[in-house]
Amino acid sequence: MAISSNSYFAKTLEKGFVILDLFDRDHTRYSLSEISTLTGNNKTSTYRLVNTMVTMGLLTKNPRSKTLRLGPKALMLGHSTIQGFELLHMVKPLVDEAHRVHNVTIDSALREGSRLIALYRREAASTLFFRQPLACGDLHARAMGKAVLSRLPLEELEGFMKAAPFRRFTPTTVVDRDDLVRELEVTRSRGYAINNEEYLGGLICIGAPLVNYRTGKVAGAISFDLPAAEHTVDGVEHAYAGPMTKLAHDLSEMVTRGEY
Amino acid sequence: MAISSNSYFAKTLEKGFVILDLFDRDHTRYSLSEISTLTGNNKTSTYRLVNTMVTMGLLTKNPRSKTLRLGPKALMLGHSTIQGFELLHMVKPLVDEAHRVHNVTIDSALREGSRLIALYRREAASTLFFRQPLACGDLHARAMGKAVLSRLPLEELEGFMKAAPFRRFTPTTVVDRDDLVRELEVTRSRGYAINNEEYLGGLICIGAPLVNYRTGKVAGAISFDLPAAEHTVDGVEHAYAGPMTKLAHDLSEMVTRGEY
DNA sequence: GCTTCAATTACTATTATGGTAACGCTGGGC
DNA sequence: GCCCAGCGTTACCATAATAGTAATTGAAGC
Repeated sequence: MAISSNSYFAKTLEKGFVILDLFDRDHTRYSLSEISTLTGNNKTSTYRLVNTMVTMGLLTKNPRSKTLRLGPKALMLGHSTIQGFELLHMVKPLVDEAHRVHNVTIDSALREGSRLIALYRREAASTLFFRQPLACGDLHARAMGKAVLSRLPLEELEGFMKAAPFRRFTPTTVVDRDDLVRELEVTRSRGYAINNEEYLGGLICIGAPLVNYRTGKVAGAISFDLPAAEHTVDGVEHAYAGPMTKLAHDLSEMVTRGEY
Repeated sequence: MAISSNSYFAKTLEKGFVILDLFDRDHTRYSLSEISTLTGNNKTSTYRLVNTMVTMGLLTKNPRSKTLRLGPKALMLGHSTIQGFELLHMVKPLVDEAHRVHNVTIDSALREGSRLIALYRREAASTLFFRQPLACGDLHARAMGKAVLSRLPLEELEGFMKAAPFRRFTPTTVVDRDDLVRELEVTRSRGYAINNEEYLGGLICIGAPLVNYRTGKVAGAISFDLPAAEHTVDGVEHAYAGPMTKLAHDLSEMVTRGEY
């Protein structure tokens, strides 16, 4: 978790963010001792940090049980950091427009190392944002993931491949290293990735990377998601591969202009 | 912005969060100097804090222009702090269910001091979350706001009333202090608040407070929002006041159990 | 090529933090 | 109802990190 430590690095600040990072959908409550153990800071320091965050409203402390949860200020911080993310507002209109025209679920994500972070999602049948993974390291099992991987420079790809064999989600998930390498080659030459119910049963997706054309780096990916009950892989490719790669290209230009 | 400073308060941490707080929908880029000025920290300290956040991926620095923006890690932090907010997951199923049954837009918000922070919103016609204010101090102009105000203890209400006369949004906005006091009395005895296009033209809302029954404190509010084009205030009251207050009651019980 | 302004680095005095240890409260077992 | 165990909180001070001044580098505009 500790990241760096030259003289222009505020350790206290890092520690605070690490604490905030402990909270997510599946971890909403901690005791002081838990936080102390998990972060590796002693109790006094943890107490000081936590106390700071409680005072600021980022955490709430139950007066009796002393249990710590996220506070209203954290909710607000969450809203503003998402809304303050420039690329979101650049991406949104184009995704909305494509969604309107093709009436499909469109997902977009940003790459951070070898993880995908949800950026903006527009669902066909007004399901909401909330079900989808918000950060996901299982690139091998998703269309967006394979799209990203297919464009990664060799060394970075090597790093990712160390995780092989990969986690299996459905019967069709590609878990073998060599199988994945082969598929990525096909993906690269094809220009987009296909996910045939490899992550969620019943969901066929095609995805393409978002590339910064100036630097050549992969910044993220998009996908079009369709129900397997109503579509075949061939059908999806035929109907949507064109518009999908078009959108990916348009967004890539934004990524380039925005220097992501 | 500075909040407190006993010996168990980590100032550095506070400063970091204050920096992160600078970013929102309308403020997505800063230079180092700007941040230094806005936060009142000298350049070196600011540099250290910012550098820390850049290293952690919370901020991105453009190598040429040195402009600072939110980084991918901030996007992720935003997602997890929202998702890690327990009350959201308690509220969501009930709101979704009420939305399904009555087919109206339902909004919910949390109170922090005299501001409302967006909690969960379900729209009737699949508009998205994104348009609505995420944090709003203009309680006088919103149904949720008036609902909260109507249940506030006197001293807190006094504090809010100091802001009178209030900002006018539409011709019907209540901007006068005494008018608002009178309306809040009616609201209190009625049990719910009415917003007749006072915030956005074309939108009629009714709202009720979420109360912690144990402590008696107002934790937030909900509202049902309807298009004025298709509804009258009387019609809305007649059709939705019952279910709306019912939902507010059910949610209040959750708020009570969750000790908010 | 010079000027200007911002970012970055060097260097300490000052201040905050880390860590040990003691204290106090609360809840569970007996 | 009492005692014990565990966690949270406070006291205290040596140590380590930060704030601030000032010098340096770098980049953009003239």
